[in-house]
Formats: sequence, structure tokens, C-alpha cells
Amino acid sequence: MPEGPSIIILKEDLKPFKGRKVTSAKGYAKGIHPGMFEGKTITGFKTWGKQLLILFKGFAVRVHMGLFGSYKINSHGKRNASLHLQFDDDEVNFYISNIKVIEEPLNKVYDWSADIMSPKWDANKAIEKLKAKPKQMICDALLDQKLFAGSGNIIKNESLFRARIHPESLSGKIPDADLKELLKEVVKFSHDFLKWRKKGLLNKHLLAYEQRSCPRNHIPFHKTDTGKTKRHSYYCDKCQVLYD
DNA sequence: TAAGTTGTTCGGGG
DNA sequence: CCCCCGAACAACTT
Repeated sequence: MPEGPSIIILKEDLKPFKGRKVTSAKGYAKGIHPGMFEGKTITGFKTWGKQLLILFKGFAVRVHMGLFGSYKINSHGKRNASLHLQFDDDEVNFYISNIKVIEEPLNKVYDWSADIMSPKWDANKAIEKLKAKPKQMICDALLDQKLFAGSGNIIKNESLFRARIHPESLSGKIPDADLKELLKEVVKFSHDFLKWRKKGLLNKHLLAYEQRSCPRNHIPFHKTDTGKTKRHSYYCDKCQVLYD
């Protein structure tokens, strides 16, 4: 479930729970005592990248679903949840999720301008961060949450393809104009991802991720684990330029 | 059936 | 002390 746009959908799905009181809570997530949520009222929700933040008075609960996480609202699976929140007759369940209580002010913890889905996203700051690590491969940078909070392997592949940049290009060697174009594509694709995903049409719109061949040149994509992150990159030699 | 996966943290070794 | 890399984690689909 977990790239940034999916977490926005989760936040929207949870809207009806704003103002509601947790009547009971349980879950096997490490480092939390679900009992502390009982009797507390949800004051709202936020997201940062791939993290959902459930807001209570005085603290927030961070939910991160990792690679295999999922959630169910007003239904539950067979297995125990990492975190289960009961609200009278309603319930919310997070599975295989990393749960953490945050007591510090969120503005201290999160750089909202790094979140690709946030209205506060700041492309200029991202450029600065990219320039600070000129030898980093762009495929790694696109998975670095400090640079592109919310970006995952789908957004990485799709935005590189759309911007015609080879995943193994080094940040410092990519011309400024192309870098700007890439950042535009990251944000544009991520918002399209959200729109398409809501309609269940995301897969139809993927041009590179898990695709066999380049839709521009009709030649097979390379499917290679790239960079330090060693995650699958799908790319076309012919239209994606390697800057190294 | 075994492999593959929209992710991140931890800890050991160099 | 820092960097790098592999292991660990968790469950579902193909």
C-alpha cells in the first residue's frame, strides 16, 4: 500500500474518525502500549511521505506500513493487527505496520517541504539537497525520504522515464534543466498516481514500472537492480540519457 | 511452491 | 567513529 499517494487516500478514508474517541485499542506493534490510546479523542490526521499521523491532544501516532502493510476500516482480517483501534461499533486496523508515538511537536520532527504530496513541497530545496551529494545516483536519491518523502520504487521509475533520465545518472552530472524537469515529473506523476489510484486505474497508466518494453521506442526495457538501494529499475537505453 | 514485492532499520565488519 | 552492506522483519500473490 505504501507510496505517498496511497497514504493520502488512507488519510481521506479516515476522515470520519476525526473527533471520535478510542473506546479500546490493542495490537502487537513493538514499543507501544495500545492502552494509552483508550479514552483519547482523535483531533485529526496528517501525512508525511509514507507516514500516516494520527493526531491526539498532546501526541501523535505514526503509522508506517513498510513493504507489506495494509489497513482495513470497519472490517478486519484473520490475523492480529499491529494496531487495532475500536470506536464504539467502528474499527480501524493496521496490519504489518510500524507504529510509533511522537510526543515532540510535529513541526520539529518533519520537514514538510520535503513531502512530494504536500502543498509545502519545495523543489528548490530538493535541488540543493541533490547538489550536496553530487556523486549519488539519481535512482538512490529518488528513494531517499529526506529528499523525496513519499517517493517509492514506482514513482522513481515513472518519473525517470518521463523525464528521460537514466536511473544510474549521478545527481551532480544532470544538467539543471533536466533536474528541474525531473522534479516536475515527480510531483506531477505522484498527483496523477493519486488520481488514478482512486479510480483503480493506476496500472493502466504505468509507462515503465513492471513494463516489458519502452512505449516510445518499442524496444525491451532493461530491468536491473540499480544503485545502493538495489531496487528494480526499468529503463530504456535509447531515450533515457545517462549522465555520469 | 518458491520467489518476488509500492520499505526501512539495525548491527557487524572494515 | 563512520560507512557500507547484508540481514531481519512481516504477509500476500503469482
